[in-house]
Amino acid sequence: MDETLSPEPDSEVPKELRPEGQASKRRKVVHEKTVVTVKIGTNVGKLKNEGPPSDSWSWRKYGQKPIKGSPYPRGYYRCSTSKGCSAKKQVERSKTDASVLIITYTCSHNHPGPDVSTTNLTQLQPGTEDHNLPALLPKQEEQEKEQDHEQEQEQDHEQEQEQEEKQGKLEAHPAMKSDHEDHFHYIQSPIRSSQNIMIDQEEDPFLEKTHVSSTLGFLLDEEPLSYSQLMSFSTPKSEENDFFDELEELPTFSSFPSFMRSNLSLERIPSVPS
DNA sequence: CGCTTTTGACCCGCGC
DNA sequence: GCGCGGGTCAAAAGCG
Repeated sequence: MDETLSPEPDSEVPKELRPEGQASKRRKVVHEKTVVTVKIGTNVGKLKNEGPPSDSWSWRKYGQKPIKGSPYPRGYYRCSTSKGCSAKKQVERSKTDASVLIITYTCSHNHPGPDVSTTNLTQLQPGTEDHNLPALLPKQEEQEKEQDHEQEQEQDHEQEQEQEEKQGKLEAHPAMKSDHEDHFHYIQSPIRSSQNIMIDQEEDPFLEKTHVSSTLGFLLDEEPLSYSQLMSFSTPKSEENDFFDELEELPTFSSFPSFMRSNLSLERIPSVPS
């Protein structure tokens, strides 16, 4: 990061010189958060512990921490495409489903994307919901593959399957499994529609789970709700391009053009602190 | 050689 | 007031 563009006074200030601590600000000022849940093939998980779902941006990992209640660590990434970019993202696996990747985006990119455009994506209306990639194409092949992976994973993470049934008909558990996994307030969309993608909502006092239905709505190509205001940054182009970068490793996927991967992009649901 | 990743330590907010 | 958990920094190592 660079203080030149980023209003982060504490960026490179030694801790000793940060009496207030950077955390205080960052914790308080919760920028817009976009939580994305990605359903991935378990193979990926096997190949790479939790492969950083790289989009078109360059992300630099700056930390990793084990999360309580989750067997998987959470990775902290920062946008390295531009030094002044304060965009960050956290990548973690769902404790209940190793094949589900939970990506939390914090802050938006304050610079144009790398390329992305090379394919389509350009039809996105700038200024509106550039975050929402209507890239919903019936990629049955991938579904099949993923499902296939799921099969494998179930054998590896069998115990989690108890609630994995939601895969087929899922439904948001009102109180989840209780216990201690309260960390994950996200809701899983009851449909797998085009892709095995699940949209999650950050815990929001106003957005009840019922909201999910709407989520599903734009998942199906409907107009987003009203997040535009939330994302005042309105990045120039779609950010999610190839979450499944890792999938490239798969022989089958490797043959897919880049835009194919973009189709796997997910919806991002920014949620702002009230 | 430069950039990214890894890993431990530090700091802060929150709950008890 | 203390402890826990989460988030970030920074130094070192690894890789292209």
